[in-house]
Amino acid sequence: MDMHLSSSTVVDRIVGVLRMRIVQGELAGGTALRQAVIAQEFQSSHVPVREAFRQLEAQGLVAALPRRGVRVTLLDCTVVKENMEMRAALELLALRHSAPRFTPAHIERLALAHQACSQAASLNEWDTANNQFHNILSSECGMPRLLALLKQLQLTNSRYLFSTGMQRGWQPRSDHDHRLIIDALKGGKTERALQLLSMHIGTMERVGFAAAKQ
Amino acid sequence: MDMHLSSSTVVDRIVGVLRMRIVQGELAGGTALRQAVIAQEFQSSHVPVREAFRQLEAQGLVAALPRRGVRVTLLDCTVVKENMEMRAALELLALRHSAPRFTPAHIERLALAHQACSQAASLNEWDTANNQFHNILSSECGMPRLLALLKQLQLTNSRYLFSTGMQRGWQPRSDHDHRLIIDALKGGKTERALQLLSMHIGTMERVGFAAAKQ
DNA sequence: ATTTAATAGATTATCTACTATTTACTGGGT
DNA sequence: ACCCAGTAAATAGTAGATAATCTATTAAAT
Repeated sequence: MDMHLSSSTVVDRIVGVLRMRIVQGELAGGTALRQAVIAQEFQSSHVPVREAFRQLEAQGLVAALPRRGVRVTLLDCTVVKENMEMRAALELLALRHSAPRFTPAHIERLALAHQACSQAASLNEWDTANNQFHNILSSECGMPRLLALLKQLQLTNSRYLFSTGMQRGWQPRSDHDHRLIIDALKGGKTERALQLLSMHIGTMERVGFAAAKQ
Repeated sequence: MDMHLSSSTVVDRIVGVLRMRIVQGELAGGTALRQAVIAQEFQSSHVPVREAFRQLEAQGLVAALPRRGVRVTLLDCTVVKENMEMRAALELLALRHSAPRFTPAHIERLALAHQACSQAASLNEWDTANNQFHNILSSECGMPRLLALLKQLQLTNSRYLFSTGMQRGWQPRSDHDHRLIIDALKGGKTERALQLLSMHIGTMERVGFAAAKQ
């Protein structure tokens, strides 16, 4: 993910590491995060740790109770469903703005991401490629706050994938939806692409509906 | 040794006060917030101030540059437009879930909020009543993250209203859209209400398109 | 005179160490 | 079993110090 280890501030480093652990399931939902422990691990004082907690809280990855510390948020299926619906609504908005600005280069990049999805050998690889695909769809919307928000929603989605995918083994699959979306965009059929994207995200929602408690 | 009736932690108090000042335009866009100054004002150390900054940053009210402190975000018209579009997309989602659960009591509350809008004697009053109207529309969606997000978007919207409304004096107006939405919901015409709400938010967007610099 | 370099001041980001308050835990006593 | 105190642990916050870095100004060099 974040290869360059030079996060300028200690807070950023702590946020990055904790976020990764939560998203990849290393820190399960409900786990309490003790500021003293984290501070010791990062050889820091409690001040940057507390700031990192605030940031993670804003991203929905931890919840803070006053005087009782923070714990990793629980991912029940209502949270996941809510997340998916918000994502669908906002990705559609982003694509509506992006699509008119797409060039053949964008279509090419989408095809590459789709290919990377198909060839992914692990859940981790697939998740990265899938996120890349969706990021390209939104890339030209020119709405920075929206993009930041989508990234957050994507995190929770990845977290869900890892939590269920790990439990029940992961088998590679080719995303037919992606192909259809690419074709619609290539043909300039924006409305069709929007419709397909909406259905696509709805499908992802239904995929692991039984599981999801953690 | 300090009495804190409203909020249990110092951070909450600082966040609340600064947020109010930013939203109501007392702190204009671009203003630098110095942690030492704020700390002195609240008779606190710099630690809670820094945490408050992080929280305000997550709400989009301030932007932090590493080693250069935080300043109040600028509200140019692209930001406002982006905010409105996100709000429209998400309020529609919320209403779609809420509408089937509405009871006559909800309709009644909507009518009251609408009335409060019409009778508002100041921009502040109108803003409160208008937010109330929109909050009721979303109230029964059962999606807590979405509600939290809408509250944030509403803040930026209020901020815009105050910044333009103050400049060019404010005249009371009755929101015909509100009436139409209430009627559609009363008649069980959810799709019509959704359509009206979408247009309504789009209209608010167009209202103060010329202004918006700050 | 204009650009560059050095410098001084301000501000952030952080640490260390200490205090107070609250929550959680534990061991009786009835 | 249940309630209650006493204790331990964790959070929330204070105070003051330090290193790094940004800003602005001043000095030097072309």
